[in-house]
Amino acid sequence: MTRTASNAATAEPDASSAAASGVEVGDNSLDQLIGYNLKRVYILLQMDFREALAADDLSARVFSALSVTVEHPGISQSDLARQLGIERSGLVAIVDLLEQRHLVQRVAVPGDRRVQALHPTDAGRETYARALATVHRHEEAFFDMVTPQERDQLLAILRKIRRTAE
Amino acid sequence: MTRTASNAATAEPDASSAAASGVEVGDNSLDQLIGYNLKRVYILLQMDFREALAADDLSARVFSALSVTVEHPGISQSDLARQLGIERSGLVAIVDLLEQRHLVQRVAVPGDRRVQALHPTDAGRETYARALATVHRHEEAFFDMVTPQERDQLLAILRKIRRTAE
DNA sequence: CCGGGATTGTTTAGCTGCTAAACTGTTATA
DNA sequence: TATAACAGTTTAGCAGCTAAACAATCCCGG
Repeated sequence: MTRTASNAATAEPDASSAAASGVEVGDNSLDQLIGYNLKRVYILLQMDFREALAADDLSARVFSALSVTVEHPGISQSDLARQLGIERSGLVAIVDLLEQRHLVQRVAVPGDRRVQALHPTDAGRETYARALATVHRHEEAFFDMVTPQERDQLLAILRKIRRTAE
Repeated sequence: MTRTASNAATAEPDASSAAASGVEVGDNSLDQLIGYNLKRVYILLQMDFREALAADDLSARVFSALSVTVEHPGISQSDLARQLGIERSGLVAIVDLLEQRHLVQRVAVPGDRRVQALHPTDAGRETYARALATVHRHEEAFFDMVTPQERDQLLAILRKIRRTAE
């Protein structure tokens, strides 16, 4: 600050170039970038998702951990972390939460005293079933401006990218 | 804790259900969810993006702010925040950074002493041009497993979602 | 012309969701 | 049996946001 603009950087900044009026949205290079649009859509989706799963008091991360645990009972935390693409250290808090809420149990494995196998409880399975239904309804609603074909295309493309880049 | 699993929740957790072996990846309900795949792809993209723009020492957020400023010289911080979909308070640090690096200037506006119009410097325009080229090359490389048609489809779908949901 | 309300930029505190590094206990292997 | 590898955990820290409060300034109705 202090320096109140004059010969500072060439092209005289006269504060009259584009501002003042409305600044219409949607005419940026950003809007031509897949990455930027992906980010914006992801943010929208997360907000919606949070709201949708608020009833079951589940965040996206906790939901995904519960999902894999229910569908792979007995999975180790290391394998779960690998599957979710996060660090083992980051998973601890998530499993702590699931265990506190009696949705998942850490069970000692006879053969190997290092690993804690994760098993869903009945409540865990029920909560998951309910939450999954909610999520499906949520996706239906969120993507309702997109045709079923486009939804299929979107999913297929995203999966293709993951398969290659992951 | 303390309660070491026994009759805790019904179905006896015997730690032999699915673990132990390999736990193949890709057979979860999660992988059928657009939202989850979107998240994973977004994370991959962000990692790649960070690396690509490390040369110019720009994060995604700073790059996007610079982009809009260059393409809308004289824009106010409030309008910029609106355009980027973030809070004004969150933008302050970004603009601070851009100004410290002499890529953007805050310029007092004669008519309204509240607003600080943002103007790119020559260095800002140059850096942006270089970074934008880098980003384009990055997107080419990142999405090279996806056909040009699929890329167009992806972009179109994402933009459609934003147009409606935003 | 003046007083209430809106707006701009800003600071501060706090949240979420991660990682990286270090550590313990345990198992596998050379 | 020493050494490496692995599982889970704790701690510290970062990025990238939001929400709330605030001062300065502008706008507008009466």
